[in-house]
Amino acid sequence: MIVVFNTLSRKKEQIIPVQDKQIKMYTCGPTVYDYAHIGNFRAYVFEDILHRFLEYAGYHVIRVMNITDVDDKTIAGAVRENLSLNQYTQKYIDGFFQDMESLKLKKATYFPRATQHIPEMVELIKKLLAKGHAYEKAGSIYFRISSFPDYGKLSHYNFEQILSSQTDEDEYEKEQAQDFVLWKGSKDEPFFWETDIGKGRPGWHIECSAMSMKYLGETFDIHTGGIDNIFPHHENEIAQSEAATGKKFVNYWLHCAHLLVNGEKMSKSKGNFYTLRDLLGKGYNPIAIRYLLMTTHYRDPLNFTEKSLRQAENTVSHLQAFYQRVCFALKKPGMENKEIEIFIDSASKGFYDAMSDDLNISAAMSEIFKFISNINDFFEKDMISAMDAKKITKFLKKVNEVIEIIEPDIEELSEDKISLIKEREKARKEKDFKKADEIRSYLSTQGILLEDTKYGTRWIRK
RNA sequence: GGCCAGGUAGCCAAGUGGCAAGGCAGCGGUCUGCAAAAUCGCUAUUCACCGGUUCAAAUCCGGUCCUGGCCUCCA
Repeated sequence: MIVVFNTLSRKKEQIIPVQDKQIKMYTCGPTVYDYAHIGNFRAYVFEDILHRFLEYAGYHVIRVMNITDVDDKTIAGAVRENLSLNQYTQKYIDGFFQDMESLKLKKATYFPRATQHIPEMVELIKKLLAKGHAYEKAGSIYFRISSFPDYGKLSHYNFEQILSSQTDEDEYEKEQAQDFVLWKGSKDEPFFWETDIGKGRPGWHIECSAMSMKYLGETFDIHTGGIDNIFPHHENEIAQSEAATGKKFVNYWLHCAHLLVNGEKMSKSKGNFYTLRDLLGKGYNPIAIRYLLMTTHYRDPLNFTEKSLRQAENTVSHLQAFYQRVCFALKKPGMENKEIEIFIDSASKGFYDAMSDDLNISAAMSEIFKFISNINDFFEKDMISAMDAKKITKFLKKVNEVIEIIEPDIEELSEDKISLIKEREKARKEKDFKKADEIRSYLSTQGILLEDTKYGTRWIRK
């Protein structure tokens, strides 16, 4: 049983999919006017862990991540650089996919782009117009929130509160200041579409309703995003979608908390604004960034500092070193050790149980670290045989399908390096430590770290 | 002003009525030719603060302080 915190009810709820063993999930993706920053990636890493854990738990996940390639900022960027909208956004779309690879973010099943789904949005808007949930004013089309009594159910703002809220927008043409735009009419804007509902471009919210329902159906399981999306974006998605279909739009809404940098909101003016590229440029390990972003529970604020990133780098390299140590034992003859299986079962259960409880990753990781500590004890006594090592690597690879912290493919050493290691062992026996140290430091420059144990020398890749 | 989170060791971070997980860093021991790695031990009598309930509170209740977010650009 997997339980998640649903923003709609503000309670933890058991996930029961619309269709047995299949989860349909929508995540708000990037607006491609610039490279994504680590705050954005906190959300994407959270969604990645959710996606991967659902698969680990045996669900078939169908996931959509949209790409917003038309909005005020992308338009402004394209105009500034005198490019077409597609030319301008392509650079950032490519950048986003590169960044996803750096952080080992699993690909969604679909990455629909707003500009390629204008007809679907137009259809949805027509439906809303026909049902009286939308109206046209001066070429633009607005959603009439007074026609949707559930408005506010996700953000838990009450209707009066929303209606009385101040807005400094110059939106006098709307019936009510809080109505939001579905379609922005265009007179002399650089980018527009000619459609049945007029010349213009879509409002921000409509793409997510149109694209999610196209790929996932009118009612689907999970919708995720950052908490700042709760209002107005997700609230508006619910209004548009449920007003159009008369059906419940999404069963589980999951939102992750913000990332702070040195205790403050990240902003360009404060100079604490990091893109993933900035951090990689400083030489940080992308896997450590992934680890740091995922190890604070997704509903708690995460305070990002370079100090904690360096700590994460150490943790990640210890994990990798452990994995390599196990791999090194894959060729070691010896008896099977029954206790190993008990440790695996216990860690496996502990990991699953923790993750099932609203993705409690810290508790889940602590199971893994305790497991490692137990196994290291056996290494100390030289009691890990090939059969044991095989089981351990199998378990670690399975868990790694969720956490993606370990690099599972270890390259074999070349023949000449293996003979160098043998040569060094011989030198050590002959007390020729000068030669032994030379070989060790040479191999170190080749990225090979030697560990002399009382049972012989083993190597790991740095 | 309304709504929502958070405050646990030097740092990061679980735990939400029954002896305070785990990681990083540090110190001491073992191992080692020296290292590295590993390992053992130590590092929070106390969970922002003040009251209350209870046999028992980090956890529940009331209040206070601090930090952050949302309230129509936002992950």
